Amino acid sequence: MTTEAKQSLDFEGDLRRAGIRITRPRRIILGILQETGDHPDAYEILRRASALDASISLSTVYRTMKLLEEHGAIQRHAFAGGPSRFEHTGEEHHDHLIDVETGDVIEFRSARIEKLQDEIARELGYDILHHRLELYGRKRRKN
Amino acid sequence: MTTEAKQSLDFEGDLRRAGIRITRPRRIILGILQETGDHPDAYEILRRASALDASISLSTVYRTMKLLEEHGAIQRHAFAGGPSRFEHTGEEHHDHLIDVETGDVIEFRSARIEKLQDEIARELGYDILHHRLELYGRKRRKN
DNA sequence: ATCGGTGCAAACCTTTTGCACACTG
DNA sequence: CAGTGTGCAAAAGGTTTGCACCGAT
Repeated sequence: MTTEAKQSLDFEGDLRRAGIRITRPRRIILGILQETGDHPDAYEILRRASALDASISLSTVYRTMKLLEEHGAIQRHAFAGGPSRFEHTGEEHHDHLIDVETGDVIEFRSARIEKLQDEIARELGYDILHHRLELYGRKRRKN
Repeated sequence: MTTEAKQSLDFEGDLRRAGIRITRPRRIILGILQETGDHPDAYEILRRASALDASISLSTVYRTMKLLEEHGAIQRHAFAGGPSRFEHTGEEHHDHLIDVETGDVIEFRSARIEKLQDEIARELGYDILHHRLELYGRKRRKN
């Protein structure tokens, strides 16, 4: 635990330092990703961005997603079936539990699972670059 | 544990019992899935099926995949990026480690991870229907 | 003979790309 | 001002579907 709270809010500065131009669309899209607590897909991001600047296009959303992904500012998820959904990279790594009835996404983390994954990969002779753990479940009704 | 070894080889019978007609394309596709050890995508399945019956179409492959998936005979994987890849449901559940450099898929299983997943879901108030665990890694070079 | 299954082509959905213009640094 | 970024429209995957014919039961 004890991961010190990263002041991860300065993506703009990070990008600028990397030689990336901060344009109006990028600022808007980045702002949306940073503020939201959910996992919107490209169309949803476009919808929200359009409210702030009607001229933003879907291509720009996708291009910005790719850019931000490459710079580690966001992560791309491909939950079963649908389109990619994006999430801004926060302080701490987590995995997802998807409610198959509502589509809700619940975040959780387990240091023990992470550790087990590392052990397994090591036994197989690999170094893990990243992983994906998704639980698909249904809300338990108390009985 | 002690799941008794299912003689899971009689998918045809299972399907027939479920009122599904066993046609030539279905038998061929099912055969391919049962024999292969890898995780082919729809085009690859079509390619192999075509060798046995040149008239089989991609639509039939997809339709059969959906059918088999619904009957639990196969699983559909959506590894990062590419198209869906299919795998015939074998005796024992397993997860995947994807070699990011070669695309190779290595299967592994860990009862401890499965157990942890159940615990986590229970704590969150959910019952797990299924899950997806993929490790993306690079072969470790001895140094 | 019936009704489900198939091939074909067209449609769909998500994502990428070519091009000419616009804007950031 | 140079060169990157953008919008638009078209293209590129991957997957699904409407339709008329075909074949399993």
